[in-house]
Amino acid sequence: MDNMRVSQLFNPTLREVPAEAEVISHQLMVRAGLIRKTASGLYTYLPLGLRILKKMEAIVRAEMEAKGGQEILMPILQPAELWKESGRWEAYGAELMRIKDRHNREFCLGPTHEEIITDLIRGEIRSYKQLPLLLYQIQNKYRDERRPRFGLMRGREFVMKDLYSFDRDETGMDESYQKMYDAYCRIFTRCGLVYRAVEADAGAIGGTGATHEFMVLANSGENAVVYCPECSYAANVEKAECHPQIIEDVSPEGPRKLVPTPNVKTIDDLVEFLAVPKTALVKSLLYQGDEKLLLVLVRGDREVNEIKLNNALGGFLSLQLASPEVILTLLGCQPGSVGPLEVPNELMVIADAEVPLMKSAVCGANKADYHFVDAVPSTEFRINKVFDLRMMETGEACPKCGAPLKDARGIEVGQVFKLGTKYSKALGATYLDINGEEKFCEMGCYGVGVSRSIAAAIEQNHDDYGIIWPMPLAPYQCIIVPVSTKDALVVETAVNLYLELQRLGVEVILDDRDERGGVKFKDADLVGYPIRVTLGSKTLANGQVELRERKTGETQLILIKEVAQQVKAIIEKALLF
RNA sequence: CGGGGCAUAGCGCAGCUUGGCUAGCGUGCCUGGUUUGGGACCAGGAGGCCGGGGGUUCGAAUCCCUCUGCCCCGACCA
Repeated sequence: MDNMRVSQLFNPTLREVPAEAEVISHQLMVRAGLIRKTASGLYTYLPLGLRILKKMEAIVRAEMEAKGGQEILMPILQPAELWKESGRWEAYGAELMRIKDRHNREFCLGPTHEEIITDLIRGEIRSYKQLPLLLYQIQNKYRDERRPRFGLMRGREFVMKDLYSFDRDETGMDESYQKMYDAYCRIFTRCGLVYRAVEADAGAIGGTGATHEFMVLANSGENAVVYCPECSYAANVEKAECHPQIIEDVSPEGPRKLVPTPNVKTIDDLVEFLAVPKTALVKSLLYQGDEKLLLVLVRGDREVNEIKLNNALGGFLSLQLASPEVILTLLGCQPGSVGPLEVPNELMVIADAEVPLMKSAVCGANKADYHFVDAVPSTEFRINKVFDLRMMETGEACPKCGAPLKDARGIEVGQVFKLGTKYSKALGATYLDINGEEKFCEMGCYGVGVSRSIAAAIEQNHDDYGIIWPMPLAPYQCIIVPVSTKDALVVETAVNLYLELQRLGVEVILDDRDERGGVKFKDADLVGYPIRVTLGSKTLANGQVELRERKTGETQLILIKEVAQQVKAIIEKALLF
């Protein structure tokens, strides 16, 4: 049986905030004795922290099973060959934790398991009769984050649930996707989290179809999302599709002119020097993608969205702005003077959709201290391709209904992907359909950041005193606090209530420590047990105990005979959804 | 990857500029007593390779070099 007496529990709470903890969830998890840091981005779960983690896992597991998911367990340590086969050994980049064994064979610690599971499936699935198949695991994942931070929010090791769906065709994949989408809504709703499913970019997982991220809304979130207050549209800003904003600009006053612009190096400089609005400028950026160079054009007031840019180019380029040396060699000028006119023919020019709509533009002249004015993008620029390449800004029109978008910060706790045949083709996962034809499996993959969800829950549920656990995640649902350890009646009644609640199936813990009431109250608030039952000599003399809910702080005196049923009722109500 | 900061008792910090006697404070921990409904009080006590290595010096937590770890910010918008 679990240890449910605080005197025996390894739960080192801290009065003071550890200096290293930045965000509130991290601070509280350390202070409440749930986790301790082992190294940067690596944490040890203490008993209460582990109980919470297991609660979260259980919820996820139940919802996966409800959709027909079957649990498996794949290795963390994965051979490089499979990753080379899928092409991700190179494509995944520096975030992949790479390792060599004593024979110098290459391995990685899995950040995700598409390769492993596809390898499994290609060996086992032969017939359409074996599909669809939904397999999942709850497993540690590894990412060599460039900067681990915020405790469990962005660690190098973390717990993730990942399910992979294998279907006969696209219709089947769409059904699996919808199942998981629904399951995720249930998971986060059950946890009492305020979240939003947003359209997203597929990133390194890749795939062809739709993908949604599940974002827990919190100011500390690392992701910026936009959502429409009028319709259902919501998207990560990385993904949010931008429609060209029509601006009232002026036609050129005359033919294009070269004008001196001494010491002008930035858009702001140019705005000031020429007294023109940012929207009258074209920003030209020379990018280096793998070995190729390309010139990217956006309006002066916009920012390039490198994710969109990379996708427009087919993805998986290591895109970065070209160095000043490269710019000097190719265009003969400094970064601040780059422009789209008179550039080498072999240089690809790719423009955001707004650029060709400008009637006239100011742009760099590829010559120090000069810019062109009155250039006409639509006729004078040699533009090879036009895409939506810019970053969405707050207040822009909703692409679905036109209402002004709002923005929010989100913690990404889940993502669902339609992979299509990306991995089944790369690794050869095929089956024979009803006509005896060989087909590739249509795949999907679906992740929940289990450990991160816990941190997200705290970000959304805390106050000045500590954590306020939603009932489904609470390490214990109820704590019993005998205020005095000297009063035999108080102690005896507390123990009896504790046993009674256990019999009723309540997850209950007894604070039997020989501490003053204040200490026990502070710890109970810090750890965040949803219900506290307090027993003191005075109220007990009247046959009463105190029932307090952490969330509201409301207390009520209740007859000792009735309290167990009351506690049970509160818990049952809180677990309904 | 670039920049900055920090590393002294479990936790939070001072001391370092200007080298020097036994390295301090708060909190936590142990013992005894008094207390006992929101982190009590008194008395006594334990606990430090001052992050590692090297150097300067009669003498280094303190100055110099180096390594490591941790935290924060930035990562190029022409």
